[in-house]
Amino acid sequence: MVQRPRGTRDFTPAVMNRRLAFEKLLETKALSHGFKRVQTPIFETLDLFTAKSGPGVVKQLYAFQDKSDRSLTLRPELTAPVMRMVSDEMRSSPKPLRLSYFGQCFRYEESKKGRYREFFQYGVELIGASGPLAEAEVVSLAIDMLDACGLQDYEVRIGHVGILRDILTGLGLSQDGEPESPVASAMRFLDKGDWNGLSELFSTNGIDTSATQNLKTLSELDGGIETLESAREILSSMNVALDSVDDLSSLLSSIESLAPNPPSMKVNLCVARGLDYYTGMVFEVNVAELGGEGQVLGGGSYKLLHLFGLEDLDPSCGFGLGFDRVLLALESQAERAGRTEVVPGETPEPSTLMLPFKVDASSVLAIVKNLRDIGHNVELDLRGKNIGKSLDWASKNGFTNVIIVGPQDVENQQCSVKNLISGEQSVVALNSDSISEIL
RNA sequence: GCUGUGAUGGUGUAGCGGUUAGCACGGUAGGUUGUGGUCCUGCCAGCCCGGGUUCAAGUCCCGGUCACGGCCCCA
Repeated sequence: MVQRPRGTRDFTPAVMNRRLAFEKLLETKALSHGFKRVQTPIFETLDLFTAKSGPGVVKQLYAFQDKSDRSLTLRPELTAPVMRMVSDEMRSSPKPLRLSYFGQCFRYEESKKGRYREFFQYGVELIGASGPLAEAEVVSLAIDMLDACGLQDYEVRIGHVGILRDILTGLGLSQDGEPESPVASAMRFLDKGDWNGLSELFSTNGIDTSATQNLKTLSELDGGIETLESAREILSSMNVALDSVDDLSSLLSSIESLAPNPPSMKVNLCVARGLDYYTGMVFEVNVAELGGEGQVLGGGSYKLLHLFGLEDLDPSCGFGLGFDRVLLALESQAERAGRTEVVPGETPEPSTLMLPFKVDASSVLAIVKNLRDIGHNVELDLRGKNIGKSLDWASKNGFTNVIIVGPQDVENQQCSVKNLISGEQSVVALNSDSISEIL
């Protein structure tokens, strides 16, 4: 037997129905915030990702040589391709740009629930504008999307890697080093809350480990806008500029108006995210019930355009939403609540079965076409069974209505339209307009 | 990268060294030549793959594959 490659999935019609409803919902929200859909290739040149994320990423790439010996790879994420597209195609488009995207990405890593080798990401990028207001537009869209699909109990955490870098370089840590700079290591320790690791790093770099105390206090500031006041004091004592704190404060109050009341939103300056190219605000969304793979969304402000020879005048801001993970969370929450509808709007539209019974199908084909043109979903019965079996089949396949056309009907130019949900049946004239009225 | 658990028709399962591998749902063909979401009958369809132990392996052992967990990681 031939089986699917590890970490991939098939989506049957029943599953796709839900996924399409979810995508449509996200698309609607993106458009409501002005983000226009784009699409980039499934594979790109290998350089695109090694330039952005360093050569170490290659081991997680589906990289290959094509028949002309080009180094290519399936895309592991979508931010870099979109930025490449902007530099290739939209250099002179008026800024700012609001772009959205959806598609599969590929990473070679251990597959488990919520982590697939082929996974789907929905994301947006706001390019060519920066500052608290631009960031608020992006973060509020993320919250808006999660609310719209009915996700509950999620936590938004907002941080700022710019501030973090200022602190760490202020202490004397270097931003250069292989394979990982001391600053990057420190940020990783902070993100994990690994204080021993941080102390060790400080001492090997000749920094007074007492500095960890301030950072620890900072990491414990985990709450609303009021935590920024306390942060100010600590940062002042460390001689770190406060401009970014003011920006964060402004960002939070804008979000307050644009997307009020997410289940939980916290500021924590130790949220670091893994990416080197983030320059300022970063944020992520977690759903606790997903366990280890609970991060469903992440993003922030970054600079990438310089990789493509464009000026990085302004940082861009965006996020990627883990399509599969949000769906898993929704499914788990729906099950817990005993709900059958997982994604709002996933219930299929009513559909109708045209059932010619002991008459030549050609006598109803024109009607089927007309009904479809009017906008009804109509399926022509192809099996020619007796009526009992056909109704049974129609019922199992989720049809709302069945149009029964038998020999007597053709003779009298009428037909029976039966509603399978109510069981009601009525006789109407055998033409598309009359039928359409009662479907 | 490390580690734990598991794998029987399409789905859910029984079988724990010797059975024609059982059951339910499902699919399909009928019972019914114009009315389903009751019922009855026939049929379809399975031991993940490769080695080994044994007179005999779905069952025990080793390896692989895949799935699900726990660490590591997660651009």
